Amino acid sequence: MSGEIPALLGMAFHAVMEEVHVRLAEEGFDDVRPAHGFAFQYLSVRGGATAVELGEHLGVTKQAAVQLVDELERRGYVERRPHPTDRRARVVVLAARGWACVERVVALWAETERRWAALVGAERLTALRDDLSAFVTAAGSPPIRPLW
Amino acid sequence: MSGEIPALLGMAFHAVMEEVHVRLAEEGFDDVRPAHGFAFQYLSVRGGATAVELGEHLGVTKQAAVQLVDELERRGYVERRPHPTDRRARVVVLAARGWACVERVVALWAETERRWAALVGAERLTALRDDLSAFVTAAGSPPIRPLW
DNA sequence: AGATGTAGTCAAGTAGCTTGACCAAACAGG
DNA sequence: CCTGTTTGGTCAAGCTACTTGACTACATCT
Repeated sequence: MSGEIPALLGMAFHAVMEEVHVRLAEEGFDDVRPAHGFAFQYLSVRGGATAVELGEHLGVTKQAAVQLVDELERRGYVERRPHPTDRRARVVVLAARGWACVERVVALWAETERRWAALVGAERLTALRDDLSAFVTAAGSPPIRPLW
Repeated sequence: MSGEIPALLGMAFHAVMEEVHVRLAEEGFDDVRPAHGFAFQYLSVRGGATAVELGEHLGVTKQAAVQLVDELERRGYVERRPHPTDRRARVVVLAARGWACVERVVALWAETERRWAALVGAERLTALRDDLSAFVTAAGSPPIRPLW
């Protein structure tokens, strides 16, 4: 049957994210939504960002970004620090709880990959990763938004 | 790097859906949202459904489902017919415009697969499809929700 | 026939965004 | 320098796609 791969991609992706969501909730991270994860990932690789930068990355307005940061700060996932050179701006960085959450997601993803390797073999899984990389690269990887 | 496959799945899926969305809009289907596509797929394989059934399948309340059907009916994607045996119920079926949209999505997905086959080869693509199927089956394919 | 369940409706509330107006700090050019 | 423009963040109001809750009419079970 031709044309079913996109559907399978969606279902596989959804299955991973659903499981991660459930497992995180069991471990106490019961208040994280998809958009939060995408923000965490951005903050973890950049080390910090202003609300405006975060909004651009997430593809939402700065007002929405600020609101998201407010919520994450209230829940202890991020902290706001004064910007070193710009007195208007504040830098958002991951707090301990935010880092802990990121680490759990990384571990759960790795666990999923191990299960998948057991199902289809390490070589097939490597091929799958390479192929997906090729597709994403070919697509130009515009606004990535994994949108878990 | 271990654990990156889930991210690649998300990015690849997002890339397909983004392109389909843009192409559909160019072809006049500029008023379809992700949830609509999922409803179309359900209606096309079942041949019809009540608003309540549709809501259960989409994972939303019946009120939300009715609202969605109202909108799709107004835009000519679906029709409501009296239920043959239950005078309370009405059956929602795809209208011509709905079928046309479904056909375009199927064609665009097939086109994407051909492009991917050109990138990595037909055998690799077949392997990828089989492997994704295995993952989805292993996950138990709970509420599928491709959620484009 | 009566009790219970179900399809759909009506009404009100909510979450997560949006647009628009604004202020204060930053910055670029004469 | 000052002066005009850009930019980070805030305040306020509105919108959309949902939600919960109460209700009606028909269906179904006993």
